[in-house]
Amino acid sequence: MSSIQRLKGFQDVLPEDRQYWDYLMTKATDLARRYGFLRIDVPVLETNSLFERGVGTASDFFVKKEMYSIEEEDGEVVTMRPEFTAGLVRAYVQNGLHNWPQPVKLFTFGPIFRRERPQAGRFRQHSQFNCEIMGETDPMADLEVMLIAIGLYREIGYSDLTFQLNSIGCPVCKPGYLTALEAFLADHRENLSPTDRERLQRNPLRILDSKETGMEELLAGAPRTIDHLCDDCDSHFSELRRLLDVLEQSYTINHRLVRGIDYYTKTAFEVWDQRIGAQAALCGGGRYDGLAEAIGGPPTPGVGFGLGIERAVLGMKEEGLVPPAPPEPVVFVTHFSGETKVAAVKIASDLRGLGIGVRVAFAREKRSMKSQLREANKFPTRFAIIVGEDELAQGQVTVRSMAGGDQVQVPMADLGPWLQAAL
RNA sequence: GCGGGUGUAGCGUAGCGGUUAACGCGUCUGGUUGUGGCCCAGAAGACCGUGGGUUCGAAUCCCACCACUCGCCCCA
Repeated sequence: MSSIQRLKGFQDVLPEDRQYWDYLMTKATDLARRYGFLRIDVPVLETNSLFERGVGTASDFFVKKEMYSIEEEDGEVVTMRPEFTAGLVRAYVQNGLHNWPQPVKLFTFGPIFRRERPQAGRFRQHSQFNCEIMGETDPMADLEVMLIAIGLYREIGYSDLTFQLNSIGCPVCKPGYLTALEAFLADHRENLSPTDRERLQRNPLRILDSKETGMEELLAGAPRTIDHLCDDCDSHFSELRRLLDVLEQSYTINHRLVRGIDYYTKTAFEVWDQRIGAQAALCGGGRYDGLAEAIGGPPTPGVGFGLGIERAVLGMKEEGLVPPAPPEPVVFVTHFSGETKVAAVKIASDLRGLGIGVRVAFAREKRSMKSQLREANKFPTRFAIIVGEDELAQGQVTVRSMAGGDQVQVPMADLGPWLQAAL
């Protein structure tokens, strides 16, 4: 057990699992394009201040403990992106996308990195599908990103998800809400667990999603964000709900769904699948009208979501959903080494040139036909091409049907067309 | 950082104090001369997570550590 091991919280995606990934990414790309989103890619590594400033001083927890950072020789600290949104907003500002026709709708895929303790559905490197709409305050934008998130799961065939929705206000109304919440919690201080008392100091909003026993009942009487919204946030939220209703998209108003950082505003939403364990959120999103400014850009509204690929795959497996298998070669070329091996290589190459997938038996020395056909049988082979000395002498090959075992002789020159007709 | 569970061949498991650690799947070879699947025969593959201890004897009991895993914390 001394061989080099994979890092904790990191994963190898083996071919079998990769099929799920490819399927999800194909579906997601297709769906996003149907809404007019454009693909963008941003670097994995960014200057640390992008995330420091984006995350805000209130939650320096991430910066200190959960980001992978390196100090360069010149003293600059660079960080493996722990999320997508900050980088996308940075790219929007830096490349002048605010001069494009607004809003700008972007999507991307890729890995993000967080040094967390791994558990079911949570890894230190995980991959996301992100969609963002920048430069638009209309609730229609909120609606569109939600529809993509929900639509993806629906088109893949998920049956048992819940769509959680809330509005957490903005810098105008959030302070008033926080005051009310803190007053309420102060009244119930004696009923709070030590963990929750700590939260009360650090980040009172987070008590709302506390898992401590008894909090369910206590929080039922807590003030709700949606009862403290300013006029702007309130009308935004009601219009969003009206649009969802018109589309008959069901949702659960979750008063305990929050975002811990200041630049998040108004809409917050998540898609849950209870069956994958404690990390039930398959997808989280919302509005971040304060982010562009926080990273030093012009004030720009934005809304979007991040959708975890690993969790989506876990969920697919729970649902019993199987991705379509990728195409595999159905032609297998066998030979008897020597000149026949050379001919086999040429034949395989010619067939591939015609767009036909082909495997050739690899053999340093002469290999028995039995072992070559056994190998062919391990794959979804439909035709085995036997290139032997006898055949070669007559300028033809034997084509064996793996289904029935019947064989025919085909002139080498006709093999391509013959197979194209047969496949 | 804090708890629970688990560590035996590539994978899934059995063995739970006594001799060369077993089974299934998988892998490889063979069952005459150039022919797969089924079947049959055989082979390779495990320092039984690591280190200590108890014992005449330990994969089996005890301790520690490590790894994996689930959960808490946190969750951009």
